[in-house]
Amino acid sequence: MKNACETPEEHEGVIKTALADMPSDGAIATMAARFKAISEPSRLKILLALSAGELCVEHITAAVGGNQSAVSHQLKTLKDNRIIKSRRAGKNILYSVDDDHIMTMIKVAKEHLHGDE
Amino acid sequence: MKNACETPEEHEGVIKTALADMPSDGAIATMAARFKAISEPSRLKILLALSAGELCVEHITAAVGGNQSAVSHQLKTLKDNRIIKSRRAGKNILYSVDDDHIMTMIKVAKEHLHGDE
DNA sequence: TTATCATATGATTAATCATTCATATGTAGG
DNA sequence: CCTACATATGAATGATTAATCATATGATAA
Repeated sequence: MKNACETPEEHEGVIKTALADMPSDGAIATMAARFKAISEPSRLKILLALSAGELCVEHITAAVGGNQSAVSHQLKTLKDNRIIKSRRAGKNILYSVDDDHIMTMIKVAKEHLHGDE
Repeated sequence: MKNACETPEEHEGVIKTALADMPSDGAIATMAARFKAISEPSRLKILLALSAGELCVEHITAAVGGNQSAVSHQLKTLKDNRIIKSRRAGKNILYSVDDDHIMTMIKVAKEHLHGDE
């Protein structure tokens, strides 16, 4: 441990713990990709809309604004990253939030917001 | 409500709820920016390291690899988005996770990972 | 007050990404 | 089958961003 600061021993302990708990590069990449998927305002808005319930593409488009192609691309990104899932119902594809972890993250992110203006 | 699919009445209810609960554009932008801040693997890795405890810049750099300048830029992005906070201790700046919401999000994201390979 | 150490910052460049337009796919009804 | 409808996809381009390099700041110690 390099003596870079005045408490290198403490930091040594922290680093040891951090490295022991550190996910693999692949796991980090997956986590990061998921955060990236929900880090564009238009995609986040879609996710917030879907947090109220299942919707077809046209109604998602109506709820968030924008055009069909853009929304479809955004849905693909969200789905590829397992943020949302889809099922077919006749001519329509219905989208919904993938699981409770996502709902929890959205909820926590909203809470963290309180404290900004 | 446009009759885009076979259950427009149900969707109407969902959209009504979604729009009622929808944060402002500004709030969405803030949330999105925070997700973006933790959506780059190198920054996420820094955050995962800091989740074990407070560290100075040089030790963060040692823990995650990379060079001092890059890490410093990444720390700035995380700090600007209130993901981490800092305090000075003599010659050093010590960084730590900003609050419990962030820790919760990281924990939830790790859980969501289980189910991938 | 000068030298050194720890960290931050500005500018540049290369890579990544979102949006758009045009078109394709798949489904249902006639 | 043929048409209309709902959604998806590919290519192109303009915008955003991360990494790097060089330099600046701010603190300590001699």
